Amino acid sequence: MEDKEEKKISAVVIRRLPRYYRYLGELVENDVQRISSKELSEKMKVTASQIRQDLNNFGGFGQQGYGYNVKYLYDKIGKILGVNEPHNMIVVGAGNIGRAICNYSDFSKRGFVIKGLFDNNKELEGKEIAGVGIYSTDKIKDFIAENHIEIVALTLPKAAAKEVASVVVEAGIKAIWNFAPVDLNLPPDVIVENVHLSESLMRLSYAIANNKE
Amino acid sequence: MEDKEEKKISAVVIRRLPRYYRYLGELVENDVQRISSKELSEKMKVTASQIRQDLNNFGGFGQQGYGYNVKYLYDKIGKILGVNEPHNMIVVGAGNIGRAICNYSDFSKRGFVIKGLFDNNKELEGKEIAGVGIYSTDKIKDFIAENHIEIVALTLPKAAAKEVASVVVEAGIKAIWNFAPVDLNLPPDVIVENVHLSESLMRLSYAIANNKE
DNA sequence: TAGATTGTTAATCGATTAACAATC
DNA sequence: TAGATTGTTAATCGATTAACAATC
Repeated sequence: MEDKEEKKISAVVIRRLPRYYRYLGELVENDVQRISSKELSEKMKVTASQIRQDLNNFGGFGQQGYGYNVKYLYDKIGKILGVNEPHNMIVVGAGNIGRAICNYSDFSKRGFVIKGLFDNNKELEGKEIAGVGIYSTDKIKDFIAENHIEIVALTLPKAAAKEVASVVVEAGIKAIWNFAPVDLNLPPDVIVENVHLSESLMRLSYAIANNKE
Repeated sequence: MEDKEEKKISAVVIRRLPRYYRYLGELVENDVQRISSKELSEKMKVTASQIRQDLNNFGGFGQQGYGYNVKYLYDKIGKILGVNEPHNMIVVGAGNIGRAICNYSDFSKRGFVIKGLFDNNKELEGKEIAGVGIYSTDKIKDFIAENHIEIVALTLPKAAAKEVASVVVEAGIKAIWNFAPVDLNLPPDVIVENVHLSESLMRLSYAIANNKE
């Protein structure tokens, strides 16, 4: 239907978008009306050039001589990020991380609504965590269809994560939030956002080991 | 004492190191003796050139005509990453994520030992989670000194995270694992590894919103 | 030795920064 | 209008890929 987008926006730009959104959100909270790329660049410790280049990937949101209207820009970036409308998600794996995600209320504030938690442990079935019902893993496919699920968080051991990934992709899921320490090799139209905590920790230990200069 | 390192290794290379380590670990488990950059590149879906370039930042680990000895390379990268020796850490903030980290045993397997969990809630003091003792936040400084803590994980709301960050930096901490949705502006010799789950989720919702091609 | 594959230099590609004309 | 700041083009910088001589 739409065909406006011409050139693909690079992944590094997209990675920076949520950070802009966070800073702009704070400015909105503080009732700041306008900001220039220069001011924002100082706050965020990036160059003003980069901010202007990044934003101009999506259109001219500013005004010469004035800068950017904070609320307007905030809403625009929110729309680009898709946080202007709610997204239903499920969590698969009721271990520590899975339960932590269900308990973490900040996501739902941003419109990410957890509709169910799935686990193979039959004992958990029928219970709930932070108001999220727990279901058996074999019900995933139907549940996805019936509840308009868009995002699946995988908080399972790696072998199980791979299996569940292919099941939910068959069910039409295009967005996977993967906490398992494994690369899910899925079709290119399925987007995987990895949260590899062990790798994150290793970068810290690298830094400790090499900070002796 | 040491002065061997000449040119600084770029951050993008370091980000890739834990992933190499993970793949090599799996090869070790499967008793694979040797691997060429070409074979590894096919597994990891990167170019062989990149692998060779990356590794050569740290020295020649391979052998012409043969490739790389898997176990040797695995150990070398482990050493570079600093996972050859244990690192003591504490977690500050006994909320969902803090508790999940304490419960997650994989870290200790890799030598990251959680020595304590800190929280302002006096009710929790003296209790423990997964064998990790809970202490009052005012004891942090002494605890760091007495227990040779190297890494501090911050799993607190953003204002508290900022406060605790400056306290632990005063106590000499050089590595912070930050889960709070805020940029901790700390001296350049302090390394911060951010885990911003909300930003990660927003990249997924971006992908959903822009996957209609 | 011949074949294979590294280590490394050179070429390409993409991302960042600088500069400035357009314009509010 | 004059001053400010964007949007955008051009210059620079760094990262990736290609190519190949060195060598096991």
